[in-house]
Amino acid sequence: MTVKKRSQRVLSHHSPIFRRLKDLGPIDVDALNAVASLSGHEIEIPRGADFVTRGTVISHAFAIETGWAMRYLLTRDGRRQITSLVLPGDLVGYESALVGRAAHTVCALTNLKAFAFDASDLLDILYAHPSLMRILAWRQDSEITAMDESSLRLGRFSAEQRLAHFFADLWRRLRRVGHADDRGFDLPMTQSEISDALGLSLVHTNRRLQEFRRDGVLAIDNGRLRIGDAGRLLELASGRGAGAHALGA
Amino acid sequence: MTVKKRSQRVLSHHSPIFRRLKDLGPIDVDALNAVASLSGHEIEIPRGADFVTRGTVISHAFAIETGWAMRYLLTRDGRRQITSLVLPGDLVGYESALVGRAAHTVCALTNLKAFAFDASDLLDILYAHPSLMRILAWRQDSEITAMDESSLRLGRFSAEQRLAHFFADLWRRLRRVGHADDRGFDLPMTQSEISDALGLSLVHTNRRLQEFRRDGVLAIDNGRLRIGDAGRLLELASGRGAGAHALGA
DNA sequence: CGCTCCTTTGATCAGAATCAAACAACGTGG
DNA sequence: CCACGTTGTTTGATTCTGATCAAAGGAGCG
Repeated sequence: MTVKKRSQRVLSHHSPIFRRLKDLGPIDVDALNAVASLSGHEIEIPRGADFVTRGTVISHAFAIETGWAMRYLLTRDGRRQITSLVLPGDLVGYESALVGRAAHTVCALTNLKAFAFDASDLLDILYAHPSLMRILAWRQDSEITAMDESSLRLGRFSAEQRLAHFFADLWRRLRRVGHADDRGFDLPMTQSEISDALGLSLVHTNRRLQEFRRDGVLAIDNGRLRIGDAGRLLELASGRGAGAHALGA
Repeated sequence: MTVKKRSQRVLSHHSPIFRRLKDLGPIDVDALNAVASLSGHEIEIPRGADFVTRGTVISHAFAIETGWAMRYLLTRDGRRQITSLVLPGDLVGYESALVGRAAHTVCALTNLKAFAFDASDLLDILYAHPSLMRILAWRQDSEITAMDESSLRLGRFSAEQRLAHFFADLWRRLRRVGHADDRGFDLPMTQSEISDALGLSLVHTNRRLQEFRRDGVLAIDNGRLRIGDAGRLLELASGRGAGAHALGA
């Protein structure tokens, strides 16, 4: 892995990780200070690098500061499924602190800046501050909830719906952290990557995207997604029902 | 919801939850005792009942003792995606202890016996015993890992592979807890439910299952899945690759 | 006996994959 | 500065997996 290590230091107070922590409700100051005192180093990870690999013993975890990454799996014949996007403020590889090795493979979608810190330090802090452990559990559960949604998308939505749902979801996520406005957001993904997130073929993805463009729903150009018709987009994306009657439905 | 409450008591030492806890590595006796002293009541939940509903405020969580359940979502037009199976030894609704409300909807696939306990008691215990919180986080991460696998299945596997992978995975899970042997296991799911777990239509699922039967791979009769050719099954199921080169693959 | 739930069958249709190739943008080294 | 390789997007033609529609058997049950 080609990473550039930089200054040894502590987590910046401006790191998106703090914004995220505060989003999750009140934390006691002690816990926050403990996180702030985590020592580690800023690293840069080049696009395309697998910086965490499933099954390997890794000694540190990463807090993503800028850039996007993806969790993914490969089929035996080399096709890919992107299972989750990792955005600024997300933690990667922390599970190594719990289990000793990485449970996922994560690859940089863009050049990344991340804060790398010792996984065992993290474990210590989590033990010392149950409220942080609780927040970790909370976030993991959010991830599970998000993956439920993603399963519905993969299992039951048409290509058009999958795309709409995917972009709508990203839009929401990015607005929450100030990386998107009403008109759109920067989307550093190729159509091939989008396909691999949605379980579609590249060609089909391309055609549906062109349709969106023609219909004025949205258009991607130059790494930026522009929302043309938010109403229509959300309409297409909202394939999910309320959730009542289950068996036999 | 039609549930039958029974004796108010503490968690049985024979509950699958303990077996599961011990699987996850050494726990200090204190923590184990704390879990054992959780007070609650045994309940019976009838097949088809949604016993946890997303978004609702619930005061208790459930440890499944016997029977199967499912986490699921519905599309707006009433189709269903089963996102995860809940087996004996699994915890359901614990997230309400972290966040205050249920994050998932869970429905009984069979009649269930479960131990219902106060979510806030659980939270207390988790705070008092960080090692338990760690185990919770560990299990959540396992769930995420399992869902990654499920995304690959939904996004990139053929119907035949999905079925094989699904059954192989279930077989493994059930053997680990002594609910399956070399020849097969009890499968309390209708073909409709299997379809909804795999993102397939009922008709198509039925046809692929018949093919499996004809080819002697496996056969389902009377709620029991019999493995005919384990080698072939695992071969079909093993669509996943090692996981190296990511971008552009 | 008549439901209801589940499985099976047949026929048709369509969404999306696949194959093949051109085109466009970009960075690099000669 | 341009030829060239690489990466990403677009187009066209064709095939096929799996969805949908419709309905008939089976099995269990009150």
